[in-house]
Amino acid sequence: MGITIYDVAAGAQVSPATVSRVLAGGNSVAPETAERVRTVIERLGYRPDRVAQSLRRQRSGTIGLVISVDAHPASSAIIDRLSRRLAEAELSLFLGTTGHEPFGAVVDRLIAQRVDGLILVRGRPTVDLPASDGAEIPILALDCGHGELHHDSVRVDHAAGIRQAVRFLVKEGARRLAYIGEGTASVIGAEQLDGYAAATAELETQQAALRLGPASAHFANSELQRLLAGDDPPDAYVCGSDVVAAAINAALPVELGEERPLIVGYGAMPWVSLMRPALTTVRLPIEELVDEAVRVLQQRLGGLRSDPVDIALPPSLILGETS
Amino acid sequence: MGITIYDVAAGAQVSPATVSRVLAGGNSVAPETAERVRTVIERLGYRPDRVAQSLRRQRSGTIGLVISVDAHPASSAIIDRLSRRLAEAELSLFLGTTGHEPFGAVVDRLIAQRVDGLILVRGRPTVDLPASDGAEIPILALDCGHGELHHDSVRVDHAAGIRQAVRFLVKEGARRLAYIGEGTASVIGAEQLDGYAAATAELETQQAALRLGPASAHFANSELQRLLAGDDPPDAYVCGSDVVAAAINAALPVELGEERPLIVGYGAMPWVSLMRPALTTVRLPIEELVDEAVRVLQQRLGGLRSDPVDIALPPSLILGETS
DNA sequence: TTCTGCTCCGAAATCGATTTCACTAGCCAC
DNA sequence: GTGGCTAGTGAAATCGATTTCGGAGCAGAA
Repeated sequence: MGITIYDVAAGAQVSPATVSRVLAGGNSVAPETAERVRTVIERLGYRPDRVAQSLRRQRSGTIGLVISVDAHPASSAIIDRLSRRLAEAELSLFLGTTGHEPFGAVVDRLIAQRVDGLILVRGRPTVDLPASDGAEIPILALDCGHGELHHDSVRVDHAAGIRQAVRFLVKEGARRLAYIGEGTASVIGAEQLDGYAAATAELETQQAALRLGPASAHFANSELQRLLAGDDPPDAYVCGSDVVAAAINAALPVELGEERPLIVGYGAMPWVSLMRPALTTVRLPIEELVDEAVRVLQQRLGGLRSDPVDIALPPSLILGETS
Repeated sequence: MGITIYDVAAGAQVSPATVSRVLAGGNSVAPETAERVRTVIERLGYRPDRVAQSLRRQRSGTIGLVISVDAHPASSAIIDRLSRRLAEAELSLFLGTTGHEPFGAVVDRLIAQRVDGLILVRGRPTVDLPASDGAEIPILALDCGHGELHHDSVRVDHAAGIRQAVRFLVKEGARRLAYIGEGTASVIGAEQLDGYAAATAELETQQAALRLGPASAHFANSELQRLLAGDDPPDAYVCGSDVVAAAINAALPVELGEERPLIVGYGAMPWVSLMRPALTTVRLPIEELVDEAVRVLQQRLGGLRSDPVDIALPPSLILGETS
């Protein structure tokens, strides 16, 4: 069935120890012996058992990712990029989705799997990240907001993202801003809200409306209707997500022309370019985010001991055709 | 650092064997001994090492998924659902993304990780699924098309999906159909094309145009321009993806009214409901697909030996507001 | 010649669990 | 009293690799 290192050893007339040394990289093994061993490995199609390896050296070459699809607007992009980057670093990815299990249980499961490191993405401020508990493995909080004192943290500066959106709108002539986002119910929403407050204060812009609720088309539509029914409707919408922005975009009549309020979305989802009129939105640096996370994690795996880092990457504004 | 079964054994004044028996489920252990052991386990916070367990029993409780984000239009939904379902079955998910590595290499990596089973999603017909090679673990092809003779196969009946789209359009009065899809370059595209050919033949509908290319907005737009420039433009568009449908939807002027061609997309991506005018599209039964896959795989893990199954699930039409 | 130092390699311990085998009591039946 | 059975437990082998320790062989120096 399975070909073990003993089979190879027998085939090459050497001891398993020698085979292991060849595998490790011809450290101190006679060139011709090494060659003979390699031939046998090739012939038998031997592949070392990762499980046995993991047990012996106390590393599994495995990273755990705890995320759920709605924990982050770009969760899919995160998983994809991370999986690639880890593969390049010879690491495998264990995926733990927080569906029916509580966050802590998933983390425990992955730790029991002996992952070498953990990357956590939490969407709600209510879920607590483990306080580096139990196993002494590096834990990295990915876009979980600032104030992550216990762990390394790599995140997007969502406050800056919303600030850019507001500055853009004001520069375009907007005077009465409406904000529709998630608010403090989500980690990202809370930061966005901070950014919104800061930007409007800085620019002395009128906050015409602040509507906090789920990032759904339904919520966006109902709030929009109420705002339009008011006697001084906003001339620009700052949205906490592209879904909200797209919903508003679709609900507003196209024919308004110059009268049409400005809209800025958030997230730069792949499909926003398909909307008409095209949306202006804020692009999250997901690739950089993940790359940076992997870089930090690898440093930790390499044994670096230092205070937790906190890296915040700035998003950038993507202009739609409206500008 | 880590607490082992020996620590528990010492704490409870028993042998590791007894602790193991308690863990396995009080098989033949005196109730009071079991209770003592459980107390110690609780007190020390002992969690059995999955790596050591995997080595000893020859199962890891782990399933490998090989997929890349563009291998399937609903890859994100697949990963999410699968992760949940596996967690419910006490299985962990190893994710192998086919980015810079060839498909076979990823499969090998996962097999070396000693996964108990593999689920493969391939997007291109050119990548070959392994012929049950090497390790004797169950392999399941997920939406990899029919004709998967070596492995269990659970898939969506994409031919039926396109057939429904065509029937709908013809029923709505369409006479000159255009098809814009991926063609045989992708597994799904090939089946869709079959379905299109079958449906148009059955309904004796005129195939006004057949444009095969990437599922991108760019390709959709350029083909649309050419079709519109022709002297007898189509009155309905059958699209192989929602992206193509949305691009066409956005590019066609809204004001056409009754003259506006009908459009049907494919995939029912979450964002299609945000398009205006709303898109009619074909919904893929991703949840059922994954659930069925997990069911089949669990049967195999349970030791069921029988010929490979081939399960095809029908998609369903989602009407937009145009109908 | 003997000693030192090197290179190459094998024996055996080890990682942390599971599981077989054997052993001790205790009990019942003959 | 002896044999057989069961229940409860521990010693030790095992899974498949890695790694330490030490031995053999050989070259060069004293």
